[in-house]
Amino acid sequence: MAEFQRRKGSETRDLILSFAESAVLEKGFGGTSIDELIAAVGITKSGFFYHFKDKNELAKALLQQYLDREEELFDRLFERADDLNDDPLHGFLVFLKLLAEILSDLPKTHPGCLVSAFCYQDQLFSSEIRELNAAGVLRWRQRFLERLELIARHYPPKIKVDMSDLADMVTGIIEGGIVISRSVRDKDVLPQQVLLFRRFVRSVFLGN
Amino acid sequence: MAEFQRRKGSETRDLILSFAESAVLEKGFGGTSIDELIAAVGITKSGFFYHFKDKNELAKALLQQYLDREEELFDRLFERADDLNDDPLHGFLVFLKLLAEILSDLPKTHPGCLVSAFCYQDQLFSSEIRELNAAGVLRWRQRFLERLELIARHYPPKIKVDMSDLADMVTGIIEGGIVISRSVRDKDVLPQQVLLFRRFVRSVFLGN
DNA sequence: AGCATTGGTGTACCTGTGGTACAGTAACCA
DNA sequence: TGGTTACTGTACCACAGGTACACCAATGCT
Repeated sequence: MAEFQRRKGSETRDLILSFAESAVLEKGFGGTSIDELIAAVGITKSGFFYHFKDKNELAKALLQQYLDREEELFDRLFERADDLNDDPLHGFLVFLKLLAEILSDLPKTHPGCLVSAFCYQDQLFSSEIRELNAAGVLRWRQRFLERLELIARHYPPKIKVDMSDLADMVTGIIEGGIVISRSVRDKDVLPQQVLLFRRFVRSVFLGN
Repeated sequence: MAEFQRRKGSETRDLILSFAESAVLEKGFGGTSIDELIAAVGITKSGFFYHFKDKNELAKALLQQYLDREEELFDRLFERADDLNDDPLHGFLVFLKLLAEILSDLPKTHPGCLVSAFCYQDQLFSSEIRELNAAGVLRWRQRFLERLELIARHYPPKIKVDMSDLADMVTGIIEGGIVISRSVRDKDVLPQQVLLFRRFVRSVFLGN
């Protein structure tokens, strides 16, 4: 007996993470039970605790994976955008357009952002996770700020804005757009917000 | 024995709602236990279920109260703003400034928005609550859209933008700003984002 | 061929949480 | 005096998060 599937281990772990991510984005972390995850993956509770020592470890792995994937996505998009155009401003504008296209091509409304989800349940987690979350947002700020400062050196802003705030606005517009899209169940709001932000960037640096 | 405090009933209910709101914004709905609420309020479990037939009823009351309070706040701010200035554009700009000031004067980072919090745990709730949530966001869209269309009739936009998207951007910038502020523990990000959006509105209608 | 490592299972047990059911009761209001 | 309001108290249930082990089977290394 006991003919359980033998998997590569990391495969099982990834399966848990994958089910957990969508469950957490739909029901919150506190509303997601370990029992439902092991039922979905097809392992026992002991199996779960073999991979994660407790629920907090699951949360950490979830967030870390999410941040890594986002970092990769932004890398890829910036690369593609700058490939098409080596002017920093137009590269950024292409980046925003590519981002809007990807969001628009999604089959359903955006599944949600773990950073937002976690910041609305942060007292459930260890301070380590809260710091990881903050570091993720600061990383985005840094990334966009660097690009904006580069742009500003070539295109003196027509409108006086703080570049740090404008960098945060990229993150904010996405987080806010996701919330609206999810809430009203209209997947197009998010890409529209990105494109509207793009108009703002144009008007800041080009004045139209 | 049994000398329990006799309260007005609605007072106890309000107390539960008040504790519940901050708990839900910190730990999520699924992470907030009825037990901790009754301990904070000083009643028994039976007492809780006297006021709310189940946890879902608590969520509904929480969200309804939140939406009502926000509606009132926006009413008040628009009234104050238009009192100072009866031009629709400048009234709106004053509104945004007043909003930024209020957010800036908050002693700590913004406690969070229940609409955002709920949309990241919406599978925990009945469809009635999800609809209430969507209606809240649509209400904001309508309110800001009406104002923007009024402005557009007096100030032909210098930048071609969809007014409906711009209306959603008010909501989005606030939701996004709250997430960033909470995440990086910097209460100033939110008011800065509101002011940056204000710059955008100016540039749309005044071109500077 | 032997042995450790990896990736689990199974059993038992404990606490806390959401929820149901229902009887009782003290205070207030007409 | 009697009904309504606002609870308390008791008992019970299933599920959730853990903890603590002992056990086992397939894989990989030597």
